Amino acid sequence: MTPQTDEGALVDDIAARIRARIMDGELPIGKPLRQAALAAEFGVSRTPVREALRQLQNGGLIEMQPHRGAVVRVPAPWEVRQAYEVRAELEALAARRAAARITGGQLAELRRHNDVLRAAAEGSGTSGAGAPDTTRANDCFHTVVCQAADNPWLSRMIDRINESFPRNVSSLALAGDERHRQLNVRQHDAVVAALTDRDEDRAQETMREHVISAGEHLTAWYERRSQTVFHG
Amino acid sequence: MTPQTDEGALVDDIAARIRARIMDGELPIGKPLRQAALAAEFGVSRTPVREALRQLQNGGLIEMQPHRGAVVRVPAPWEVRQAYEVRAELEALAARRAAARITGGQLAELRRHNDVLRAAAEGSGTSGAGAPDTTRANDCFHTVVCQAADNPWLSRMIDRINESFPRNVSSLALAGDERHRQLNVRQHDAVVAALTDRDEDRAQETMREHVISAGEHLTAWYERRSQTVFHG
DNA sequence: TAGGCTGTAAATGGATCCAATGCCGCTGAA
DNA sequence: TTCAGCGGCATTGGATCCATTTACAGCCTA
Repeated sequence: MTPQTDEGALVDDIAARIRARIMDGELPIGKPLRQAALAAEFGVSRTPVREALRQLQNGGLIEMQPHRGAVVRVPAPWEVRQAYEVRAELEALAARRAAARITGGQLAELRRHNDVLRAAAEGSGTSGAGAPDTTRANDCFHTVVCQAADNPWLSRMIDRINESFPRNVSSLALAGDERHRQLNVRQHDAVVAALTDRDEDRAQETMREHVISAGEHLTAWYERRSQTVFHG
Repeated sequence: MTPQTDEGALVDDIAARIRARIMDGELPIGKPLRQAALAAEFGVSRTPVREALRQLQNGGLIEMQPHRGAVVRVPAPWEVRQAYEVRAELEALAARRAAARITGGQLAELRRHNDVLRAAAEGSGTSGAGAPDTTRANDCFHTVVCQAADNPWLSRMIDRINESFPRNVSSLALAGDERHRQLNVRQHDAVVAALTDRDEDRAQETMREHVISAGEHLTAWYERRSQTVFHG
């Protein structure tokens, strides 16, 4: 049906689409996922849907209980903290490696992405919905650092962590907190400065602090709100 | 059929069994995996086998090409280095956390495991096959450190890396090199000493060096030998 | 009226069936 | 003799089918 560029992997496509639904918040955390419904929605049979769900389970994004179906996983607050501690270490490593490898073009890219965030942080306090391009700019910032680190395994591990938590939740946590958005931007600035100076230690340390700080913020948010959780 | 302790997850069981086959080297890297053969071997239909294979693919242990089957993945040498750089960072973090949390019992356990390795390193130069209990002791050593770190996410990430490379290969790389086995033991000693002193920085650093060193060794081995690769 | 029981409906998990794709060997012609 | 074309075979991927299990609603009884 879909043109299917070249991939013979229909199941991966399905998995990606379901993941996107969850990431966007279209499927809120805690919501049960019906195989039949998803199959109908995507115009395929239940078989590939099942395999896709199992992939997502493996990635930790959903939970499957035998004969009881799959639900979008609700991470416990302490899990968020733990995961972010790991992520901090990995991103810090990425920043360290990037310090020695990053190109001028990539540095410019980082500044551009951070400028988007800066504008959003200072400008509109509450820009309606979770500000999709803000989220995007944030993602891009970290992605560029990972690319500059030039270690696919590292990137992959970081991706795995990110894919384990619905993105919209992270955005929501930031959406209401102008203070923290500005802190974010300043921390990004510090990272960029360290990278510009090719200072490996500082790059590593600033990035670690940044991610830890984001993790604490997100954890606190989780502890407060159980909103965006499906109640049915 | 199988007693199936409590898990309603037959597919996970299948995946674990296939993974074990690969880890033990019973299925050498590069070998094609036939769904029908595996299904017959385990006495189930192809459906759960397929899902299990996809899980393994997701974990990076095997490669699947559309309509062309699955093969046990042959990691490129540089991949090993990259992965071990990540693993080093994570295990180092685990050691740092462990330094502040490890119990006396766990320290004793570490010494016990390392004593097994010490005996193997000094005693029989080439103890026939890959010395399964040596491998086991090594695994246990790192597992205990992870447990002491008390961060399930961290443990999980480290496991994921380990599960991406057939274990027997790592053992084989060590089997022939008495020099390196002794180095291993000394490095473990250093880690234990740092943990005993509750010295976070030293624990982190010694562990990082240890894993990096193991990674370099394994990478070099990979570059030399393409043995244990399936030729068919 | 509350609580427990049962029967029915729905959803999952595994097995089987069918179509699609790739591989390999055979045949025939240059 | 060699290479292109062709057809059968093996294998995978997706759809469908059936058994098993769980959830829920209604009913009966204390």
